Amino acid sequence: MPKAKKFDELEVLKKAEEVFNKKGYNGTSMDDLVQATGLSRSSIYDTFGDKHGLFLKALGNYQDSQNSAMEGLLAKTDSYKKKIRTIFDYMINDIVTDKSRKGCMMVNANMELNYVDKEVAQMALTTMENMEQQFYTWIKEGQATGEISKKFPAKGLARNLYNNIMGLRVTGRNRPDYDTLREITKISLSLLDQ
Amino acid sequence: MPKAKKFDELEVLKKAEEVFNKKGYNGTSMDDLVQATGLSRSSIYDTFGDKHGLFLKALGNYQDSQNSAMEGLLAKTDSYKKKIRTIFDYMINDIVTDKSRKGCMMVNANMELNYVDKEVAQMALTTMENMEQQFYTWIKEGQATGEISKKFPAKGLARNLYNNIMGLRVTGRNRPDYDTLREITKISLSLLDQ
DNA sequence: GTAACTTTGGAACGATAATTCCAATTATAC
DNA sequence: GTATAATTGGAATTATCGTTCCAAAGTTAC
Repeated sequence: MPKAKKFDELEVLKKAEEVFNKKGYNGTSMDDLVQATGLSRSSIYDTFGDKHGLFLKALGNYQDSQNSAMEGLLAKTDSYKKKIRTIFDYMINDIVTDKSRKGCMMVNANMELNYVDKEVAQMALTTMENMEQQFYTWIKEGQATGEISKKFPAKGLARNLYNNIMGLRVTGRNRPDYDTLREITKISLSLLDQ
Repeated sequence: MPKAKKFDELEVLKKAEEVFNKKGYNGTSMDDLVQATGLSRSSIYDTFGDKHGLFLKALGNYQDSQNSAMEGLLAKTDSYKKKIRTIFDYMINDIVTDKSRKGCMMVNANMELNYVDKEVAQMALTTMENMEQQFYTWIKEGQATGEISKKFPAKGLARNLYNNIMGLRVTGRNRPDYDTLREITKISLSLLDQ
């Protein structure tokens, strides 16, 4: 009877995520990954196939973690406006508590590899579309109930919000200052007010 | 009497810029640079020192080009609001006319190298501060003349605008669609309206 | 204690990397 | 035509790269 794998794959992915996020895909060597994960190269190749396979798995896992973390927070309120604000608060908090200010792996990977890696480009596009769709749903409902301003169409507002989040992910690496990011967000979210 | 260098350094930097921007710093080999620039590796090393020196020079030249291009357009109007809109229009146009959708070299370099390259991180920070300062100056003057809304402080609005531009540089790589980017921008700039 | 499997700690392999070196060619000034 | 310098087209050097291989060690089930 074959023995189960001993190491925690999710834990390995988290470690890989961290080093890929700091140094970039091309800037990270297999030696770096061996050191960061604590596995031997044979185990890495056996489990993930190759460097690129590990990278894509780590990136998918990163996005799943982000989504799960936000979903946990979102369950706490029915207000669409508050849900939107919760997402922005989560992003800001993620930025300022990130001591090594390595930023968002999806954004970083997308900027580094968008041109040369179709799979990464597709994941980034899908992530954007999913999040815009979520914002769209909330804004549409919020506009229907009167909670959110109807000054602009829901789709435009949704895309604008996502655009703002992408901005935070970039400017937050230059200057991960809580008050600054909060003010930027306050101004952006004022567009939802009646 | 020493002979002058024969090749056009600015032209070489432009070619280097393009390949670095598509493949990233670490994803670009010296062979790639030889092919892209048309120079031999001896000429590259003699002129730029090393790969990293060429990269920093290309990045600086890229930012100078962006600044020059915008300055040319800005001279055409005295209206602060129009100046701001001109910058956004320039960014959108830059994004949609970029056939290879390689994006902004400063953003790409910053996302790839911010953690490992202090010089790149510093250049990105300086670029952000300079542009925020420029927006701040215009917004402050515009608020004084009544052209721009005083609902939010000038500094906050300036940072919010820069944040939006960073967002465009990321989302514009996923989806370089003119109408979408214009709508996002229209909503963002509505914050300046009375 | 044994069988079966996972994992290790490298070494080996083939390739690519950045940088230096060098003889030859080309270009320019006089 | 000559002197001087720039540039070329690689080769050489040294190192690192991603991936495969392998004997040995460790772990688990029976």
